[in-house]
Amino acid sequence: MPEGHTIHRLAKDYAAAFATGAPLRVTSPQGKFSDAAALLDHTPLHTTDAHGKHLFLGFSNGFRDADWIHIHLGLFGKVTFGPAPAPPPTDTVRLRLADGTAYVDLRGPTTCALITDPEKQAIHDRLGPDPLRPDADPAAAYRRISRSRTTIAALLMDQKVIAGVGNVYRAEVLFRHRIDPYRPGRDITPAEWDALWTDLVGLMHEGVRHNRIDTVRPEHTPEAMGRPPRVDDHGGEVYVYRRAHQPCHLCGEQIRTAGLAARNLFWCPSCQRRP
DNA sequence: TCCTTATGTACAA
DNA sequence: TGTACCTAAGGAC
Repeated sequence: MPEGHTIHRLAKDYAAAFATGAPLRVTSPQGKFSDAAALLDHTPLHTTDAHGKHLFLGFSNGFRDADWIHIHLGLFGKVTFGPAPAPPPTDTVRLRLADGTAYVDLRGPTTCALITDPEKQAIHDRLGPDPLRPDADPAAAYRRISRSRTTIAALLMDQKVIAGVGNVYRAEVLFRHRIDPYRPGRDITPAEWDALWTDLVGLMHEGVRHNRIDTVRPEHTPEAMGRPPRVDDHGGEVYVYRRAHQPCHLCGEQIRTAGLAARNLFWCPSCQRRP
């Protein structure tokens, strides 16, 4: 379930799980991270950080060069938390952190690597502003968007432009603002971008809080509209994501889907028209 | 048991 | 644009 809200939630949860500062057992039962795990074994987790879909676990070993575990979940990565004692790990656990009270397992990440502070900085430098970071500058994203002939749907998924938005937030935020996903970035007005950004900040903070993506406004919930309750496949309540060929909740038109940059795009052709 | 799919990205051509 | 990579769940048989 990895969009930016998941990663920021994990940063908080990793920190909370190991807040005592006790030395951790760091292991890689699957084997691909064994050498780095051995270097960090018996050191405490010092801090955590998140930027877009990138997670950083900081270890207090200042005398060594490599201080951060850089994690990217990709499409399949998952993290599970549990109380001590940790059960025997399955052979897909890339990274296990454990102390006397808790354990955390990481499976299937695209990236799990030991990196230095300058290497971490280089990752921040190539990412766009993250709606979940207080230092984010939405104007930097708009400078790229307003100069681009690329569709707004593709730009929202480009982590160099804006960090943390994935396929669900992209589809949903464009629906909420009635923006045709195929509009070129340069046709997005400053007012539209301001509204999109502000909405993403709110939606994604809610996502961190509830650990799922909900985008349906209170006045459009099934209860408010006098319809039977529904559950969307991915756990949250949404307007268009993965609702291809079903009726739009607002106008009844069939939700459409199409491939765009190797991902599935979803939108309502009636609610989201070009101006 | 096999096949498809998934909230992602990097790299080759 | 296509392909490779990593895992697990759900549905078709």
